[in-house]
Amino acid sequence: MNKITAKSQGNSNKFKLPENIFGALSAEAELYAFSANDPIIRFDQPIDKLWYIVKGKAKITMVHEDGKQSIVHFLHEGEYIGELTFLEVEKQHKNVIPLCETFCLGVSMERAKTVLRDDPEFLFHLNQYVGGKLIQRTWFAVKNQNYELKNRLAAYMLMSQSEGIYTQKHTETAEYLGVSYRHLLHTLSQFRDQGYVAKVRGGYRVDQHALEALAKDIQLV
Amino acid sequence: MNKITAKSQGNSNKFKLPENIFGALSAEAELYAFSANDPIIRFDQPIDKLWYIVKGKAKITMVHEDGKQSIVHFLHEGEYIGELTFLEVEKQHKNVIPLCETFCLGVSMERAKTVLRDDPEFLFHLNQYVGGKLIQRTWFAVKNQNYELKNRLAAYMLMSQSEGIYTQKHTETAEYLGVSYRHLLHTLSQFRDQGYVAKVRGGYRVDQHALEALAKDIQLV
DNA sequence: ATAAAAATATGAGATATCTCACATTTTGGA
DNA sequence: TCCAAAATGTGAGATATCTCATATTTTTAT
Repeated sequence: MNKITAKSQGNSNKFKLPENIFGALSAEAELYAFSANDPIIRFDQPIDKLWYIVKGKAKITMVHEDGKQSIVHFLHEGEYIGELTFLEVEKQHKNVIPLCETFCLGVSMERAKTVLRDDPEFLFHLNQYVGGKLIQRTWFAVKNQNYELKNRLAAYMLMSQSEGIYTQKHTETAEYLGVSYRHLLHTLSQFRDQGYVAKVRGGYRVDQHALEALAKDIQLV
Repeated sequence: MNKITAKSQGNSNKFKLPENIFGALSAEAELYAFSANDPIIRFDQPIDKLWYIVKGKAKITMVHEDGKQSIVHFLHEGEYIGELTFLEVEKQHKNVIPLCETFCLGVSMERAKTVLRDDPEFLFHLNQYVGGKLIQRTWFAVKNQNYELKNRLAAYMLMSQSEGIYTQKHTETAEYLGVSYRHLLHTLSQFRDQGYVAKVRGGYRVDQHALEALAKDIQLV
Protein backbone atom coordinates (compact mmCIF):
# COMPACT_ATOMS: atom_id res chain seq x y z
CA MET A 1 0.00 0.00 0.00
CA ASN A 2 1.34 3.40 -0.98
CA LYS A 3 -0.10 6.71 0.01
CA ILE A 4 -0.16 9.07 -2.95
CA THR A 5 0.63 12.57 -1.80
CA ALA A 6 -0.05 15.85 -3.46
CA LYS A 7 3.35 15.98 -5.12
CA SER A 8 3.21 12.43 -6.48
CA GLN A 9 -0.18 13.11 -7.97
CA GLY A 10 1.20 12.85 -11.44
CA ASN A 11 -0.55 9.48 -11.19
CA SER A 12 -3.90 10.99 -10.78
CA ASN A 13 -4.28 12.17 -14.31
CA LYS A 14 -4.88 8.54 -15.16
CA PHE A 15 -8.37 9.01 -13.79
CA LYS A 16 -10.59 11.72 -12.39
CA LEU A 17 -11.00 11.79 -8.64
CA PRO A 18 -14.68 11.83 -7.70
CA GLU A 19 -15.91 14.56 -5.43
CA ASN A 20 -18.19 14.34 -2.47
CA ILE A 21 -17.99 10.58 -2.13
CA PHE A 22 -17.49 10.89 1.62
CA GLY A 23 -19.96 13.69 2.31
CA ALA A 24 -18.72 15.99 5.04
CA LEU A 25 -15.41 14.13 5.16
CA SER A 26 -14.62 14.44 1.47
CA ALA A 27 -11.86 16.95 2.11
CA GLU A 28 -10.09 14.46 4.41
CA ALA A 29 -9.95 11.66 1.83
CA GLU A 30 -6.51 10.40 0.88
CA LEU A 31 -5.54 8.43 -2.20
CA TYR A 32 -3.74 5.10 -1.86
CA ALA A 33 -2.34 2.69 -4.43
CA PHE A 34 -2.38 -1.08 -3.88
CA SER A 35 -0.53 -3.47 -6.12
CA ALA A 36 -2.12 -6.79 -7.11
CA ASN A 37 -2.51 -9.20 -4.15
CA ASP A 38 -1.50 -6.56 -1.61
CA PRO A 39 -4.43 -6.81 0.87
CA ILE A 40 -6.64 -3.75 1.27
CA ILE A 41 -8.37 -5.37 4.24
CA ARG A 42 -7.25 -8.40 6.24
CA PHE A 43 -9.72 -10.54 8.11
CA ASP A 44 -7.58 -10.58 11.24
CA GLN A 45 -7.06 -6.86 11.47
CA PRO A 46 -9.45 -4.07 12.34
CA ILE A 47 -10.86 -2.02 9.49
CA ASP A 48 -9.57 1.42 10.18
CA LYS A 49 -10.62 3.15 6.99
CA LEU A 50 -13.71 3.47 4.88
CA TRP A 51 -12.61 3.00 1.27
CA TYR A 52 -13.86 3.86 -2.18
CA ILE A 53 -12.38 2.27 -5.31
CA VAL A 54 -11.32 4.87 -7.86
CA LYS A 55 -9.66 2.46 -10.26
CA GLY A 56 -9.02 -1.28 -10.31
CA LYS A 57 -10.86 -4.29 -8.93
CA ALA A 58 -10.64 -6.63 -5.96
CA LYS A 59 -12.04 -9.86 -4.59
CA ILE A 60 -13.61 -10.38 -1.18
CA THR A 61 -12.72 -13.68 0.45
CA MET A 62 -14.07 -15.33 3.54
CA VAL A 63 -11.78 -17.22 5.89
CA HIS A 64 -13.18 -20.46 7.33
CA GLU A 65 -12.36 -21.92 10.72
CA ASP A 66 -9.87 -24.28 9.14
CA GLY A 67 -8.04 -21.39 7.49
CA LYS A 68 -9.33 -22.08 3.98
CA GLN A 69 -10.67 -19.19 1.99
CA SER A 70 -13.52 -18.83 -0.41
CA ILE A 71 -14.36 -15.97 -2.69
CA VAL A 72 -17.51 -14.18 -1.68
CA HIS A 73 -17.63 -11.41 -4.24
CA PHE A 74 -15.87 -8.93 -6.43
CA LEU A 75 -15.60 -5.16 -6.18
CA HIS A 76 -15.09 -2.70 -8.99
CA GLU A 77 -14.54 0.99 -9.60
CA GLY A 78 -17.10 3.13 -7.88
CA GLU A 79 -17.70 0.70 -5.00
CA TYR A 80 -17.16 1.20 -1.29
CA ILE A 81 -15.14 -1.10 0.94
CA GLY A 82 -15.90 -1.35 4.64
CA GLU A 83 -19.34 0.23 4.42
CA LEU A 84 -20.95 -2.70 6.23
CA THR A 85 -18.47 -2.23 9.04
CA PHE A 86 -19.34 1.45 9.12
CA LEU A 87 -22.98 0.38 9.41
CA GLU A 88 -22.08 -2.16 12.10
CA VAL A 89 -23.92 -5.00 10.43
CA GLU A 90 -20.90 -7.05 9.31
CA LYS A 91 -20.00 -9.55 11.99
CA GLN A 92 -17.46 -11.60 10.14
CA HIS A 93 -14.46 -9.83 8.72
CA LYS A 94 -13.22 -10.64 5.27
CA ASN A 95 -10.12 -10.25 3.20
CA VAL A 96 -10.18 -7.78 0.34
CA ILE A 97 -7.47 -8.48 -2.22
CA PRO A 98 -6.83 -6.43 -5.38
CA LEU A 99 -6.76 -8.36 -8.65
CA CYS A 100 -4.61 -5.73 -10.30
CA GLU A 101 -3.13 -2.35 -9.40
CA THR A 102 -5.94 -0.59 -7.58
CA PHE A 103 -6.41 2.98 -6.39
CA CYS A 104 -8.64 3.80 -3.45
CA LEU A 105 -9.75 6.88 -1.60
CA GLY A 106 -9.88 6.36 2.14
CA VAL A 107 -11.09 8.22 5.20
CA SER A 108 -10.66 7.30 8.84
CA MET A 109 -13.31 4.81 9.98
CA GLU A 110 -13.33 6.42 13.40
CA ARG A 111 -14.04 9.83 11.93
CA ALA A 112 -16.68 8.33 9.67
CA LYS A 113 -18.45 6.68 12.58
CA THR A 114 -18.76 10.01 14.33
CA VAL A 115 -19.06 12.58 11.57
CA LEU A 116 -20.80 10.68 8.75
CA ARG A 117 -23.26 9.06 11.08
CA ASP A 118 -24.89 12.46 11.38
CA ASP A 119 -24.56 13.46 7.73
CA PRO A 120 -27.95 12.90 6.10
CA GLU A 121 -26.67 13.61 2.63
CA PHE A 122 -23.96 10.98 2.91
CA LEU A 123 -26.27 8.50 4.63
CA PHE A 124 -28.86 8.83 1.88
CA HIS A 125 -26.16 8.42 -0.76
CA LEU A 126 -24.77 5.31 0.98
CA ASN A 127 -28.29 3.97 1.32
CA GLN A 128 -28.76 4.33 -2.41
CA TYR A 129 -25.49 2.53 -2.99
CA VAL A 130 -26.33 -0.37 -0.69
CA GLY A 131 -29.89 -0.54 -2.03
CA GLY A 132 -28.56 -0.61 -5.57
CA LYS A 133 -26.26 -3.51 -4.68
CA LEU A 134 -29.19 -5.36 -3.14
CA ILE A 135 -31.13 -5.05 -6.39
CA GLN A 136 -28.12 -6.05 -8.48
CA ARG A 137 -27.42 -9.08 -6.35
CA THR A 138 -31.02 -10.22 -6.35
CA TRP A 139 -31.03 -9.97 -10.13
CA PHE A 140 -27.79 -11.81 -10.39
CA ALA A 141 -29.01 -14.66 -8.20
CA VAL A 142 -32.19 -15.00 -10.24
CA LYS A 143 -30.43 -15.05 -13.58
CA ASN A 144 -27.53 -17.09 -12.35
CA GLN A 145 -29.56 -20.18 -11.67
CA ASN A 146 -30.80 -20.27 -15.24
CA TYR A 147 -27.40 -20.52 -16.88
CA GLU A 148 -25.12 -23.49 -17.04
CA LEU A 149 -21.51 -23.49 -16.05
CA LYS A 150 -20.04 -22.60 -19.41
CA ASN A 151 -21.89 -19.29 -19.42
CA ARG A 152 -21.13 -18.43 -15.82
CA LEU A 153 -17.51 -19.44 -16.20
CA ALA A 154 -17.14 -17.23 -19.25
CA ALA A 155 -18.52 -14.26 -17.31
CA TYR A 156 -16.30 -15.10 -14.38
CA MET A 157 -13.12 -15.38 -16.42
CA LEU A 158 -13.85 -12.10 -18.15
CA MET A 159 -14.44 -10.31 -14.90
CA SER A 160 -11.51 -11.63 -12.93
CA GLN A 161 -9.01 -11.50 -15.78
CA SER A 162 -6.40 -8.78 -15.91
CA GLU A 163 -4.82 -7.66 -19.18
CA GLY A 164 -6.17 -10.66 -21.02
CA ILE A 165 -4.76 -13.22 -18.58
CA TYR A 166 -6.88 -15.25 -16.16
CA THR A 167 -4.97 -16.33 -13.05
CA GLN A 168 -7.51 -17.54 -10.51
CA LYS A 169 -7.06 -20.90 -8.81
CA HIS A 170 -9.38 -23.59 -10.12
CA THR A 171 -10.20 -24.75 -6.62
CA GLU A 172 -11.43 -21.29 -5.66
CA THR A 173 -13.27 -20.77 -8.91
CA ALA A 174 -15.11 -24.05 -8.54
CA GLU A 175 -16.22 -23.11 -5.07
CA TYR A 176 -17.26 -19.60 -6.06
CA LEU A 177 -19.32 -20.83 -8.99
CA GLY A 178 -20.83 -23.59 -6.87
CA VAL A 179 -19.79 -26.52 -9.06
CA SER A 180 -17.56 -29.50 -8.49
CA TYR A 181 -13.90 -29.19 -9.25
CA ARG A 182 -14.22 -32.05 -11.68
CA HIS A 183 -16.89 -30.36 -13.71
CA LEU A 184 -15.04 -27.06 -13.79
CA LEU A 185 -11.98 -28.79 -15.25
CA HIS A 186 -14.18 -30.54 -17.76
CA THR A 187 -15.70 -27.28 -18.96
CA LEU A 188 -12.33 -25.57 -18.96
CA SER A 189 -10.88 -28.26 -21.18
CA GLN A 190 -13.78 -27.73 -23.58
CA PHE A 191 -12.90 -24.03 -23.63
CA ARG A 192 -9.36 -25.03 -24.51
CA ASP A 193 -10.49 -27.41 -27.26
CA GLN A 194 -12.56 -24.65 -28.77
CA GLY A 195 -9.78 -22.12 -28.54
CA TYR A 196 -11.57 -19.82 -26.11
CA VAL A 197 -8.65 -20.00 -23.69
CA ALA A 198 -5.02 -21.06 -24.00
CA LYS A 199 -2.69 -21.97 -21.20
CA VAL A 200 0.27 -19.64 -20.75
CA ARG A 201 2.84 -19.26 -17.99
CA GLY A 202 0.99 -18.46 -14.77
CA GLY A 203 -2.53 -18.56 -16.14
CA TYR A 204 -4.73 -18.65 -19.20
CA ARG A 205 -4.90 -16.20 -22.04
CA VAL A 206 -8.58 -15.57 -22.76
CA ASP A 207 -10.29 -14.82 -26.05
CA GLN A 208 -12.44 -11.93 -24.88
CA HIS A 209 -14.70 -11.91 -27.90
CA ALA A 210 -15.52 -15.59 -27.70
CA LEU A 211 -16.12 -15.43 -23.96
CA GLU A 212 -18.33 -12.36 -24.21
CA ALA A 213 -20.59 -14.23 -26.58
CA LEU A 214 -20.86 -17.06 -24.07
CA ALA A 215 -21.28 -14.80 -21.07
CA LYS A 216 -24.45 -13.32 -22.58
CA ASP A 217 -25.83 -10.71 -20.23
CA ILE A 218 -24.58 -12.28 -17.04
CA GLN A 219 -23.43 -9.46 -14.78
CA LEU A 220 -21.32 -10.72 -11.92
CA VAL A 221 -21.74 -8.20 -9.15
CA MET B 1 -57.07 -3.09 3.15
CA ASN B 2 -58.53 -1.84 6.40
CA LYS B 3 -57.25 1.01 8.45
CA ILE B 4 -57.22 0.11 12.13
CA THR B 5 -58.17 3.10 14.21
CA ALA B 6 -57.59 3.80 17.84
CA LYS B 7 -60.96 2.39 18.85
CA SER B 8 -60.62 -0.80 16.86
CA GLN B 9 -57.23 -1.45 18.36
CA GLY B 10 -58.55 -4.41 20.22
CA ASN B 11 -56.66 -6.19 17.46
CA SER B 12 -53.39 -4.81 18.52
CA ASN B 13 -53.00 -6.93 21.59
CA LYS B 14 -52.21 -9.76 19.21
CA PHE B 15 -48.76 -8.20 18.82
CA LYS B 16 -46.68 -5.36 20.19
CA LEU B 17 -46.38 -2.31 17.97
CA PRO B 18 -42.73 -1.38 17.49
CA GLU B 19 -41.68 2.15 18.30
CA ASN B 20 -39.45 4.47 16.38
CA ILE B 21 -39.50 2.43 13.17
CA PHE B 22 -40.08 5.58 11.14
CA GLY B 23 -37.77 7.94 13.00
CA ALA B 24 -39.16 11.45 13.12
CA LEU B 25 -42.41 10.27 11.52
CA SER B 26 -43.11 7.49 14.00
CA ALA B 27 -45.99 9.40 15.53
CA GLU B 28 -47.69 9.64 12.13
CA ALA B 29 -47.65 5.90 11.48
CA GLU B 30 -51.01 4.21 10.99
CA LEU B 31 -51.83 0.54 11.27
CA TYR B 32 -53.49 -1.31 8.39
CA ALA B 33 -54.72 -4.87 8.01
CA PHE B 34 -54.55 -6.73 4.69
CA SER B 35 -56.24 -10.03 4.12
CA ALA B 36 -54.50 -12.75 2.14
CA ASN B 37 -54.07 -11.87 -1.56
CA ASP B 38 -55.24 -8.29 -1.04
CA PRO B 39 -52.37 -6.35 -2.69
CA ILE B 40 -50.30 -4.08 -0.48
CA ILE B 41 -48.56 -2.64 -3.53
CA ARG B 42 -49.59 -2.94 -7.17
CA PHE B 43 -47.06 -2.65 -9.95
CA ASP B 44 -49.27 -0.28 -11.94
CA GLN B 45 -49.96 2.14 -9.15
CA PRO B 46 -47.70 4.65 -7.41
CA ILE B 47 -46.32 3.68 -4.02
CA ASP B 48 -47.78 6.27 -1.73
CA LYS B 49 -46.72 4.84 1.59
CA LEU B 50 -43.61 3.49 3.19
CA TRP B 51 -44.60 0.29 4.99
CA TYR B 52 -43.32 -1.87 7.81
CA ILE B 53 -44.66 -5.38 8.42
CA VAL B 54 -45.77 -5.87 12.00
CA LYS B 55 -47.27 -9.32 11.53
CA GLY B 56 -47.76 -11.65 8.59
CA LYS B 57 -45.84 -12.30 5.40
CA ALA B 58 -46.01 -11.38 1.75
CA LYS B 59 -44.51 -12.20 -1.62
CA ILE B 60 -42.99 -9.75 -4.09
CA THR B 61 -43.78 -10.51 -7.71
CA MET B 62 -42.43 -9.00 -10.89
CA VAL B 63 -44.69 -8.40 -13.85
CA HIS B 64 -43.21 -9.20 -17.26
CA GLU B 65 -44.01 -7.44 -20.51
CA ASP B 66 -46.39 -10.25 -21.45
CA GLY B 67 -48.28 -9.86 -18.21
CA LYS B 68 -46.90 -12.98 -16.56
CA GLN B 69 -45.63 -12.74 -13.04
CA SER B 70 -42.73 -14.28 -11.25
CA ILE B 71 -41.96 -14.31 -7.57
CA VAL B 72 -38.91 -12.28 -6.72
CA HIS B 73 -38.86 -12.62 -2.95
CA PHE B 74 -40.67 -12.92 0.31
CA LEU B 75 -41.12 -10.45 3.13
CA HIS B 76 -41.66 -11.21 6.80
CA GLU B 77 -42.36 -9.46 10.06
CA GLY B 78 -39.92 -6.67 10.74
CA GLU B 79 -39.30 -5.86 7.09
CA TYR B 80 -39.94 -2.64 5.23
CA ILE B 81 -41.92 -2.35 2.00
CA GLY B 82 -41.21 0.47 -0.42
CA GLU B 83 -37.84 1.41 1.03
CA LEU B 84 -36.15 1.12 -2.37
CA THR B 85 -38.71 3.53 -3.77
CA PHE B 86 -38.00 5.87 -0.87
CA LEU B 87 -34.31 5.60 -1.82
CA GLU B 88 -35.17 6.16 -5.48
CA VAL B 89 -33.17 3.18 -6.69
CA GLU B 90 -36.06 0.90 -7.70
CA LYS B 91 -36.91 1.46 -11.32
CA GLN B 92 -39.32 -1.36 -11.88
CA HIS B 93 -42.37 -1.53 -9.68
CA LYS B 94 -43.50 -4.82 -8.23
CA ASN B 95 -46.58 -6.36 -6.72
CA VAL B 96 -46.55 -7.10 -3.03
CA ILE B 97 -49.17 -9.68 -2.07
CA PRO B 98 -49.84 -10.97 1.47
CA LEU B 99 -49.77 -14.73 1.93
CA CYS B 100 -52.00 -14.53 4.99
CA GLU B 101 -53.63 -11.83 7.06
CA THR B 102 -50.94 -9.19 7.41
CA PHE B 103 -50.64 -6.06 9.53
CA CYS B 104 -48.51 -3.14 8.43
CA LEU B 105 -47.58 0.24 9.76
CA GLY B 106 -47.50 2.90 7.08
CA VAL B 107 -46.44 6.52 6.71
CA SER B 108 -46.91 8.82 3.76
CA MET B 109 -44.20 8.34 1.15
CA GLU B 110 -44.30 12.02 0.34
CA ARG B 111 -43.72 12.97 3.96
CA ALA B 112 -40.97 10.35 4.19
CA LYS B 113 -39.20 11.74 1.15
CA THR B 114 -39.07 15.18 2.71
CA VAL B 115 -38.82 14.56 6.45
CA LEU B 116 -36.94 11.23 6.69
CA ARG B 117 -34.45 12.22 4.04
CA ASP B 118 -32.98 14.59 6.60
CA ASP B 119 -33.28 12.30 9.60
CA PRO B 120 -29.84 10.81 10.21
CA GLU B 121 -31.07 8.42 12.86
CA PHE B 122 -33.67 6.93 10.54
CA LEU B 123 -31.29 6.89 7.59
CA PHE B 124 -28.67 5.05 9.58
CA HIS B 125 -31.26 2.56 10.80
CA LEU B 126 -32.57 2.00 7.27
CA ASN B 127 -29.00 1.61 6.06
CA GLN B 128 -28.47 -1.12 8.63
CA TYR B 129 -31.63 -2.81 7.49
CA VAL B 130 -30.71 -2.72 3.80
CA GLY B 131 -27.12 -3.71 4.57
CA GLY B 132 -28.37 -6.63 6.63
CA LYS B 133 -30.55 -7.79 3.76
CA LEU B 134 -27.59 -7.56 1.42
CA ILE B 135 -25.58 -9.86 3.70
CA GLN B 136 -28.51 -12.27 4.11
CA ARG B 137 -29.13 -12.47 0.41
CA THR B 138 -25.47 -13.01 -0.42
CA TRP B 139 -25.39 -15.83 2.10
CA PHE B 140 -28.54 -17.32 0.74
CA ALA B 141 -27.24 -17.27 -2.83
CA VAL B 142 -24.01 -18.95 -1.78
CA LYS B 143 -25.72 -21.71 0.18
CA ASN B 144 -28.55 -22.11 -2.25
CA GLN B 145 -26.42 -23.35 -5.07
CA ASN B 146 -25.11 -26.18 -2.93
CA TYR B 147 -28.47 -27.78 -2.21
CA GLU B 148 -30.61 -29.80 -4.50
CA LEU B 149 -34.25 -29.19 -5.18
CA LYS B 150 -35.69 -31.38 -2.45
CA ASN B 151 -33.98 -29.29 0.20
CA ARG B 152 -34.85 -25.94 -1.33
CA LEU B 153 -38.41 -27.00 -1.99
CA ALA B 154 -38.82 -28.08 1.62
CA ALA B 155 -37.59 -24.69 2.82
CA TYR B 156 -39.84 -22.96 0.31
CA MET B 157 -42.96 -24.88 1.29
CA LEU B 158 -42.33 -24.22 4.95
CA MET B 159 -41.89 -20.52 4.38
CA SER B 160 -44.80 -19.90 2.08
CA GLN B 161 -47.23 -22.18 3.87
CA SER B 162 -49.97 -20.73 6.04
CA GLU B 163 -51.51 -22.70 8.88
CA GLY B 164 -49.99 -25.91 7.67
CA ILE B 165 -51.36 -25.61 4.13
CA TYR B 166 -49.21 -24.87 1.10
CA THR B 167 -51.13 -23.15 -1.70
CA GLN B 168 -48.58 -21.76 -4.16
CA LYS B 169 -48.93 -22.48 -7.87
CA HIS B 170 -46.48 -25.07 -9.14
CA THR B 171 -45.68 -22.97 -12.18
CA GLU B 172 -44.62 -20.05 -10.01
CA THR B 173 -42.74 -22.23 -7.57
CA ALA B 174 -40.77 -23.85 -10.36
CA GLU B 175 -39.78 -20.49 -11.69
CA TYR B 176 -38.85 -19.09 -8.31
CA LEU B 177 -36.70 -22.08 -7.45
CA GLY B 178 -35.11 -22.02 -10.89
CA VAL B 179 -35.98 -25.58 -11.90
CA SER B 180 -38.10 -27.04 -14.65
CA TYR B 181 -41.76 -27.62 -14.01
CA ARG B 182 -41.25 -31.27 -14.79
CA HIS B 183 -38.61 -31.73 -12.16
CA LEU B 184 -40.60 -29.85 -9.55
CA LEU B 185 -43.55 -32.20 -10.07
CA HIS B 186 -41.23 -35.17 -9.87
CA THR B 187 -39.83 -34.05 -6.54
CA LEU B 188 -43.27 -33.15 -5.26
CA SER B 189 -44.56 -36.61 -6.07
CA GLN B 190 -41.64 -38.07 -4.11
CA PHE B 191 -42.68 -35.89 -1.18
CA ARG B 192 -46.15 -37.36 -1.50
CA ASP B 193 -44.85 -40.92 -1.67
CA GLN B 194 -42.87 -40.34 1.48
CA GLY B 195 -45.76 -38.73 3.28
CA TYR B 196 -44.11 -35.32 3.65
CA VAL B 197 -47.09 -33.65 1.97
CA ALA B 198 -50.66 -34.68 1.24
CA LYS B 199 -53.01 -33.12 -1.21
CA VAL B 200 -56.07 -31.46 0.29
CA ARG B 201 -58.71 -29.17 -1.13
CA GLY B 202 -56.96 -26.05 -2.46
CA GLY B 203 -53.43 -27.05 -1.61
CA TYR B 204 -51.15 -29.44 0.22
CA ARG B 205 -51.01 -30.17 3.91
CA VAL B 206 -47.35 -30.20 4.91
CA ASP B 207 -45.60 -32.28 7.56
CA GLN B 208 -43.61 -29.50 9.16
CA HIS B 209 -41.27 -31.78 11.08
CA ALA B 210 -40.31 -33.83 8.06
CA LEU B 211 -39.80 -30.76 5.91
CA GLU B 212 -37.72 -28.99 8.54
CA ALA B 213 -35.32 -31.91 8.55
CA LEU B 214 -35.01 -31.65 4.78
CA ALA B 215 -34.74 -27.87 4.73
CA LYS B 216 -31.60 -28.03 6.89
CA ASP B 217 -30.38 -24.53 7.57
CA ILE B 218 -31.61 -23.00 4.34
CA GLN B 219 -32.89 -19.53 5.16
CA LEU B 220 -35.02 -18.13 2.39
CA VAL B 221 -34.73 -14.41 2.69
C1' DA C 1 16.72 -30.10 0.42
C1' DT C 2 13.04 -32.78 1.67
C1' DA C 3 8.54 -34.10 3.09
C1' DA C 4 3.83 -32.83 3.43
C1' DA C 5 0.05 -30.40 1.64
C1' DA C 6 -2.35 -28.26 -1.98
C1' DA C 7 -3.40 -27.76 -6.67
C1' DT C 8 -3.84 -29.76 -11.17
C1' DA C 9 -5.45 -33.43 -14.07
C1' DT C 10 -8.16 -37.36 -16.05
C1' DG C 11 -11.40 -41.50 -16.23
C1' DA C 12 -15.80 -43.81 -15.31
C1' DG C 13 -20.14 -44.45 -13.52
C1' DA C 14 -24.22 -42.33 -10.99
C1' DT C 15 -27.90 -38.97 -10.62
C1' DA C 16 -30.16 -34.49 -10.56
C1' DT C 17 -32.22 -31.94 -13.77
C1' DC C 18 -33.77 -30.69 -18.55
C1' DT C 19 -36.35 -31.01 -22.87
C1' DC C 20 -40.01 -32.53 -25.40
C1' DA C 21 -44.37 -34.80 -26.08
C1' DC C 22 -48.93 -35.31 -24.77
C1' DA C 23 -53.32 -35.91 -21.84
C1' DT C 24 -56.39 -34.16 -18.27
C1' DT C 25 -58.22 -30.74 -15.24
C1' DT C 26 -59.09 -26.13 -13.71
C1' DT C 27 -59.69 -21.26 -14.46
C1' DG C 28 -61.12 -16.93 -16.52
C1' DG C 29 -63.42 -14.28 -19.86
C1' DA C 30 -66.97 -13.50 -23.63
C1' DT D 1 -72.66 -21.48 -20.60
C1' DC D 2 -68.93 -22.47 -23.29
C1' DC D 3 -64.40 -21.96 -25.13
C1' DA D 4 -59.65 -20.95 -24.81
C1' DA D 5 -55.95 -20.54 -21.92
C1' DA D 6 -53.56 -21.84 -17.97
C1' DA D 7 -52.39 -25.16 -14.68
C1' DT D 8 -51.69 -29.93 -13.53
C1' DG D 9 -49.85 -34.42 -14.36
C1' DT D 10 -46.99 -38.38 -16.45
C1' DG D 11 -43.53 -40.82 -19.58
C1' DA D 12 -39.05 -41.25 -21.85
C1' DG D 13 -34.70 -40.02 -23.36
C1' DA D 14 -30.81 -36.51 -23.17
C1' DT D 15 -27.30 -33.98 -20.65
C1' DA D 16 -25.24 -31.12 -17.08
C1' DT D 17 -23.25 -32.02 -13.06
C1' DC D 18 -21.67 -34.99 -9.12
C1' DT D 19 -18.99 -38.52 -6.68
C1' DC D 20 -15.19 -41.29 -6.21
C1' DA D 21 -10.71 -43.04 -7.43
C1' DT D 22 -6.17 -42.11 -8.54
C1' DA D 23 -1.80 -39.91 -10.56
C1' DT D 24 1.15 -35.97 -11.36
C1' DT D 25 2.77 -31.41 -10.48
C1' DT D 26 3.36 -27.34 -7.73
C1' DT D 27 3.60 -24.95 -3.47
C1' DT D 28 4.62 -24.57 1.39
C1' DA D 29 6.77 -25.46 5.62
C1' DT D 30 10.51 -27.50 8.22
